Amino acid sequence: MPYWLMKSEPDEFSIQDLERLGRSRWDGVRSYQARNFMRQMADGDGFFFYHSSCATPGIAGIGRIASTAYPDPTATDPDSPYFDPRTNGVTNPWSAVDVDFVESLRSVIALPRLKAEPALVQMPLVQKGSRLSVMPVSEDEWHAILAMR
DNA sequence: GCCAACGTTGGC
DNA sequence: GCCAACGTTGGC
Repeated sequence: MPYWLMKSEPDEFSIQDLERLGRSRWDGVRSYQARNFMRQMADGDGFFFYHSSCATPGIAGIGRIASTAYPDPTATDPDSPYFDPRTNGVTNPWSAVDVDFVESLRSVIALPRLKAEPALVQMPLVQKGSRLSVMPVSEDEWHAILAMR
C-alpha cells in the first residue's frame, strides 16, 4: 500500500479541520508535479498531514486517501480562490482526491526533527529548497516517522 | 516581512 | 528547446 505526504497551511485547512469533518476534498493543488502524484493515489493509501507556513511546521497527523483522483471542481469555479482562469470548463488539468481523518498527533513532529532523522534524508520534504507539496513516502520512511510520534 | 530557491511561463 | 524573468513557496 503506497504512502504519501501532503502539505497544507493550517490557517487554510488543518488536521483539526479534517478531524472535525471526518472526510474532506483535498483540492487547490496547482503544481503539475504534485498533481501527478495525486493521480497515482489509490483509495486506502495512507498519508501524513503536514502543516506548512505556520509557527511549528511539521507532521501534524495521519489521514487516508478515500478516492482516486478526479477533476478539481475549484479550478473551474470562478467564485473559488483556487479558480484557474486558463481552464475553460472543457479542459480542467487539475486533480483532487477525497481524504479521511485517521489520527491527530498529540504533538507535531517538527521539521528540525524530521531533518535530523537519518531514515528520512531521501525525502524531498527535508531537502533544501524543495517546495513539493505532495510527495510519495516509502514504507521505511512511513514506519520511521510513525516511530517518532 | 524577508528572501532563497524553486517551478512555470513565454519570447525567441 | 533554451533560458531569463516571473510569481510562489515556505522556513526563518
